[in-house]
Amino acid sequence: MSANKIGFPPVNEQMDLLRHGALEIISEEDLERKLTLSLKLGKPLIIKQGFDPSAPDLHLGHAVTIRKLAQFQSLGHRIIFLIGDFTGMVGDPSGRSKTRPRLTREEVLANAETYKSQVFKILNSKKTEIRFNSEWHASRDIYQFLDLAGRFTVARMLERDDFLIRYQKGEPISILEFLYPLMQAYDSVALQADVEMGGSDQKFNLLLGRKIQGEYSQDAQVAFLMPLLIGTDGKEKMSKSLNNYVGICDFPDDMYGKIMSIPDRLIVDYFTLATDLPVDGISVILNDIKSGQINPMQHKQRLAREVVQLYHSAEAAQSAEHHFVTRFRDHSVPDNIPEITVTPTPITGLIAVLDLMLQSGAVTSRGEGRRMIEAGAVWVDERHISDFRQEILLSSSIILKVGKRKICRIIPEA
RNA sequence: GGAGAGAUGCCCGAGCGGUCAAAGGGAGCAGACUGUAAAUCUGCCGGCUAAGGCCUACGGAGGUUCAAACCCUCCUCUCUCCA
Repeated sequence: MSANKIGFPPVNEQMDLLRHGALEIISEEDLERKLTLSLKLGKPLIIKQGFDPSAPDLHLGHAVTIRKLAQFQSLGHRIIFLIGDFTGMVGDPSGRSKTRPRLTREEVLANAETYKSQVFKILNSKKTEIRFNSEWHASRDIYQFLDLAGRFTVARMLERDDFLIRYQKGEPISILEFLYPLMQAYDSVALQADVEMGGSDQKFNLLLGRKIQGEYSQDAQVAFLMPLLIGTDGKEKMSKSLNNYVGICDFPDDMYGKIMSIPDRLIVDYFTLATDLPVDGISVILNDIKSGQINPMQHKQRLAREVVQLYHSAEAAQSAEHHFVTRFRDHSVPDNIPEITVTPTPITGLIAVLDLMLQSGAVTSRGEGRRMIEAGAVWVDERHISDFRQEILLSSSIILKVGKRKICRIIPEA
């Protein structure tokens, strides 16, 4: 351990920790140099990552970079969590979707609060600075900005893969979208960032930050790229819109179940990017899976426990596992299912199955309910329902099961 | 500014006056099989209805027609080429 006043660990120790799970560090030499200098001066590095203000629903994919930020933080460096509120207030037209709604100042601030409540599950709230990029962009002279824009060419912008692909496909790209990377790059100038953290899809933007810092005579930041976490579908990167995500605020049971549904080949990636398991622990798992000695399910269960524990608690992880096993392996009814109160027809005490399903929220329309019954997916108290016109006597509480996932207890209202 | 092409369901994409709730694929949901997953097979995949049927939908607004996703007019948006 070094004896400097802030107590940074030695550079090689820091590097070893930071390298774990990283996809690319541009460049390692720069990072090492910066760490060495920081150690010498006892001055923490400034680590920045930008976030879109409109989607404050964080998932394990976001957590990959945020967890890396947390490592930097644990090493004593300064974390700046930058909210791109300026972007949000302008209205980003990215992608083929309609122009995103502009956010008002109030919405941005409300979203920021939501961010905080989530991100501080990972980062230390006392040591994290939250900044907004409107702080400098809103007041910035347009001439300065045009000057910046003038230093870049369209061809350089088209180096970026997704732009090029969209361009070649004949899809629209707005001028604004060309300007965003420049604004993001300027954020690094304004913050004098030493390191910018991002997913691999951010490579272009982070590299642009290096360039622009150079234009402003600053020491160029290190572009720290983490791999993109593949979603539970095993195909696309984890994202909310593809609904293949595990939210860091998901309930323990959901979190556990979602992780169990990932394809086996992602187990090691998830251990590496989403848990605190050290490198040697991970290589053991890798060997187990390769040799086929151990059912991958067991490692996946451990993975699911680790993740749940990270965002909830060890107890929650245990109970989530218990519920999962009862429900999916033993095909029986777990003990923590939701209870829903339903009112049957007064005198007869009967209720149509379809109404039951609709009122319990198991389906969103009677048509859907009918299809479920026709598909053979509905049980009431272990009794298979085959006729969608069937009525159920609701005198005491019953168990309604629609598919594997939707199980609830129906309580008759007196 | 000029010339052309296009906008279809969650996405891609066929349809080009009635047989269209709209082919096909993907995604999704359910069933079988499993380890929970993957792979595979099967079914479903706008709403209401017991059923016949009704309603809502093919960028927007009008129009022609017994009848329009399909024809006409205007508008909005996108792409390509020329300047």
